[in-house]
Amino acid sequence: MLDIRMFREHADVIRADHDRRGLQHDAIDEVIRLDEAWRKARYDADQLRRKRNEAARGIAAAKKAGDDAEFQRIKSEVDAIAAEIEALGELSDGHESERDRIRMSIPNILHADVPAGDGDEGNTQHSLHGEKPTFDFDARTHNDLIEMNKWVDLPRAAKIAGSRFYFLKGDLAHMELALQQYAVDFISERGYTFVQPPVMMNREAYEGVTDLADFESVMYNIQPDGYYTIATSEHPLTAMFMDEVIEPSLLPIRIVGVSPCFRREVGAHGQGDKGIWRVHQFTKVEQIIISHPDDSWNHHEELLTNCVDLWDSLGLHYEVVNICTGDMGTVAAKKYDLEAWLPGRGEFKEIVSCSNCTDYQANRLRMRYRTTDGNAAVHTLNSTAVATSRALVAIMEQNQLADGRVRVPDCLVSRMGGKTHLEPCEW
RNA sequence: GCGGACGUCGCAUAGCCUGGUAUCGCGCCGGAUUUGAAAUCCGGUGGUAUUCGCCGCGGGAGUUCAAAUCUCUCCGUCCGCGCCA
Repeated sequence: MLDIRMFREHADVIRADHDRRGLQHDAIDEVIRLDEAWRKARYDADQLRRKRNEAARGIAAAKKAGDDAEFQRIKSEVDAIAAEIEALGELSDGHESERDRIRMSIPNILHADVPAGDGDEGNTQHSLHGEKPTFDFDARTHNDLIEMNKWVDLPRAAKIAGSRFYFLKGDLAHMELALQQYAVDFISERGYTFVQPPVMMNREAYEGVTDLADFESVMYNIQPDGYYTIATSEHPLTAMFMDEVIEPSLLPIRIVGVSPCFRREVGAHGQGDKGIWRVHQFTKVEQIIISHPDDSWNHHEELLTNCVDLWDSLGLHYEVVNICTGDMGTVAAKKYDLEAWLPGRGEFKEIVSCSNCTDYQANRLRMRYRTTDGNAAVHTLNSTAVATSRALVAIMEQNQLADGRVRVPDCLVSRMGGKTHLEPCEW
């Protein structure tokens, strides 16, 4: 959510941003109109409250003096004002809640470097890493590899849960665990505090970190308690500082978290989503930085550097892309994706997302830091380190051998009991 | 799940019984003093509006002319009991 002061003092900035995104200005105009109406109603109500308070000051004295006539006179005066205050209060509350409902749907202000474009085809390449693997046989897709090696059981998962769930088995399951530990250790060594978050959140906290539309299409709603399962540990790890004033000396707060992630994936059906590429549950190691506003763009590059170093160490071929205006979403001001080369499919596919959300989440969550001139919103940043299911897909496709086995990346061998190749399961 | 205690500004606390202007301390910021620092002294330190002000005591509702204070309810914390990976 944008700071209301942006609408009052720098509406031109929001309008220019809407122009870049190809959006109409109706919502901006409506927020400004409702804000002015709210301030007027609020001011009028304040004046009435003031009159009431001034009158009521005589009541205590009248009571103490036992002057009942004076008490009755003041009471009737105060009663008349109270009815007016009631009506104005409802009016201003209505304006305020409607203003903020619309304000929450207005996206963040994009960074100047974000390239223009309508959809993901407008994303631009930032850098290319690793070497493209070559094969003297036809490279298989991960779907083929998990089936022939019996590393993933989709039919039985569908039987007991539903489609897009999976059992992960044998050596592939071991490598999933090794990846989690490797990534957590890798990021921890750079001064990030390891945190394991709750995997369910309440509605209020969740509204602070995500696009409202996600409640319909992304998160599972757990009844009867009304919790939402997290789509990523970004959400609890960012919201954990909700309603707090953070001592500036604690900034930046660097966190590496790991958690299962749950996604409803409403409407996802394509051929490209087969296997374990797009699933309802996966594990992700995530980086979070709570930053002073002046430092957030440096920290955004820091998060990207961590990702690049981590994925380089896995020996994989991938590109970094700069996400364009049309592919950005509501919350981030700038976003890099890492896209891994999948030789079985012959294309780059998203494995990491690295975002600076500036003060957009912090405004909604009331996450502030103390300054000499009052409290100001912090900036929040997040980046995948490793989403293990997608990392497994990239490793399987890039490290596959002619017989269908898969070479374990060197950095994971010691965490796999010295095993250098993933062997098939018997069943 | 049962019983009890509790929730007050960044932290820590008083006020609650007996309704009537949010208390003291720490930390932090500014100023004085000082070569500098410590110590000491003065002022400021919730939100909003900046124009008198208005609102704020975990959230919501109620009683009342008036609620931090009384009542109900929800959330959370602590202690004891029970159950349990």
